[in-house]
Amino acid sequence: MDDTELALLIDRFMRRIHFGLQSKAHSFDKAKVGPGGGIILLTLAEMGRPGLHELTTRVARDKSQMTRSIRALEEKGLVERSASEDDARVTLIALTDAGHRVVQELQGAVAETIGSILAPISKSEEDVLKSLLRRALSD
Amino acid sequence: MDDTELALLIDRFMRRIHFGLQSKAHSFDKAKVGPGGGIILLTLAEMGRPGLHELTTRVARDKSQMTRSIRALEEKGLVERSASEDDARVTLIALTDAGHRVVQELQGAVAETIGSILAPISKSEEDVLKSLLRRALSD
DNA sequence: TCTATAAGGTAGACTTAGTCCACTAATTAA
DNA sequence: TTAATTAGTGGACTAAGTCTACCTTATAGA
Repeated sequence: MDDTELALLIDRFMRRIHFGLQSKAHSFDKAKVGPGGGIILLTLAEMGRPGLHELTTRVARDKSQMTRSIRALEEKGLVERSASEDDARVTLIALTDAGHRVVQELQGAVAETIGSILAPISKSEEDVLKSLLRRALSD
Repeated sequence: MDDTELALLIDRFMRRIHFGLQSKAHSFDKAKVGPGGGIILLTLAEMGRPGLHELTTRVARDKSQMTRSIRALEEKGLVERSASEDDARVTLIALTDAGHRVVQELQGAVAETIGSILAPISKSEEDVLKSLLRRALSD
């Protein structure tokens, strides 16, 4: 019955990542994409060239907010839009070369932060953690 | 290396909880405490009567923001402050009876939402997930 | 094939949450 | 008994999130 503990744990975990990254953001977030932009860039690196709607549901943000975030990233030259061949309504989003470089820096910083948070648990347990979350979130 | 996936999974998990709860918030969040207030109330239920600073670091929020959140909850009569005997600087925070009642409703709603998200994984796996997070966060 | 309806995307106005910094008061250490 | 910490408050500001309306393109039904 007390599943609330899990919600609180997840919240604390995420905030710890957030705080860890933020404290050293100046050293890696030179493009000043911030947490929101960072998640979008990392997700783009996973997805390739999704439509805006697809990306929006994946990162679970509001679509009008996603429009703004993408525009901001586009103005920084990290992301580019293109029209879909199949459906004239959809705009495809993809990382530019500069975007890929930023993603690499982000990945390094995130890995370092996560690594230090996960220090108390073993590598194999970390894999268990990931696979459980992956399965819970796959639909 | 690619620990970034874990960060993205955690983020998506949390947002899914958030969206799930929000879509039915009208039916249980009658006190209109919102997500931030809810986390504070649930954490208070776990901690008992912590000092404001202790609570702030537990939920990983900014202290000035916590001052505001607690004041809002106090105005709704869900939380009460008291001076510490040991240290005249600290304000102790505790749930009121009304606060406890709200917590019960929140717990029900959160458990329901988490339950549906975790449907793809078994109860024992859920326990594994919790214990891993608990260990990673204990310090 | 024309029309109603749905889906992708954009924009605006507004609320909430987070950040930064300065400040007071109480406490501990030198 | 100063000097340095620690708990908490307040203000100003920025970033995120929410809600609604709107435009365009697709699609399904009469």
